[in-house]
Amino acid sequence: MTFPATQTAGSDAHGPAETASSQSPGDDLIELLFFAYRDFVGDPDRILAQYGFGRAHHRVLHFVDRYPGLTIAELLDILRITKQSLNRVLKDLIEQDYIVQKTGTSDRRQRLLFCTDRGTALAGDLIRVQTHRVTRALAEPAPGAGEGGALSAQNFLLAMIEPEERAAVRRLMARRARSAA
Amino acid sequence: MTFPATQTAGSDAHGPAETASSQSPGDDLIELLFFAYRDFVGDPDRILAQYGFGRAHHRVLHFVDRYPGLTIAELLDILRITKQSLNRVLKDLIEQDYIVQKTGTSDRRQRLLFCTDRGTALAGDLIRVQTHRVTRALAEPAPGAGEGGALSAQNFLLAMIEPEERAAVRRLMARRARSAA
DNA sequence: ATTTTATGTCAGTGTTATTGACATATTTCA
DNA sequence: TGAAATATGTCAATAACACTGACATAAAAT
Repeated sequence: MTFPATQTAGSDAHGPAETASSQSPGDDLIELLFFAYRDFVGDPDRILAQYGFGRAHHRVLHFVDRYPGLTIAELLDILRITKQSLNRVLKDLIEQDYIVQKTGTSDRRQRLLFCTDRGTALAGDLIRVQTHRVTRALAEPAPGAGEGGALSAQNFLLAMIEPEERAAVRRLMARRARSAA
Repeated sequence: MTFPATQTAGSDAHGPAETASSQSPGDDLIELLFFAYRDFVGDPDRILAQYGFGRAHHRVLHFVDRYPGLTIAELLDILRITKQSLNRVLKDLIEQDYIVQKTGTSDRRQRLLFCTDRGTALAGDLIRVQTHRVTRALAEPAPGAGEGGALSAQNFLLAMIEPEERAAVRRLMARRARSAA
């Protein structure tokens, strides 16, 4: 301990306050999530840069590709951004023929979003590099964990999501399961 | 699972495949990682907003808190941002007395970074809400996975990191293990 | 003594996000 | 039918966070 022993002395009033924050089993996972996400978005970033797109474009393209017929409102709820932020990137993608809008049939106020062939191709390129990383991660020998690595990682990540939101996420992802059938 | 099990193990390059991207077992994890990270950063964001800080400030504060004596160069390598980007947020944190710089003893060119009590307290508040979410996630009943959930999630996330980078990440995190002893 | 390293700083720019206000078309409801 | 709610589009202004390239200083290494 070559460091000045700075007492926590924060708003918490628990006993043995340690130096650099309090130790908890989840602390390592927090950092790993940072590192994992950092590299996870790095792969597609390199591809997107060649098209003059950014992460925002990627997110829109990804969800429209995987959930064809998504409405603007649904997309806003997924991405948790404002209409204006979405509109900017969506306009780019539409103008450059990666996504098309179609007026809803039952509700003609809605704009249903679909990928063009061009859009599907780019989305495919992007998901490929990410799938590659995830697949590799799942295939890694987990020293200590048995074979349920994939499932427990999936469960872990799902459990990371706001409990009130999980049903919505499950519902969304169930749409794919149905449309793939 | 209702997904077509296209076990794409390895770096195979299939044809551009189906309409809405190609189905792969990792695809769900990709989306879950997006949702998980979205909510994961949402917690601290709310606290930071009260201080007029953003995510960039959080990242700096977090790593300085957990690895006291970090140099600028080390921090730049961790965060993968430019000197200028770091300097802006670091200046804020120093001016407002959350972080202090000390000239290195062995190498007086270096500026070793430390949290003040104020900084440690805020870092503690921030890590608390994230630890809470992670701890809760680890405690969730994993339907299908046994007890090795925590370990396999940790392994999964570590495996998500660039292989060439993993040693550096492990080395970094080992610093904590040592200083906590 | 020269070079390299660690850091700081300037000027300019770009992406992604925000808020608030307002407009239009369509659906729903009283 | 008329009023209200909904889905979307758009304007203007702003902020957070990142980038590049250039240049400066101090200290260490050769």
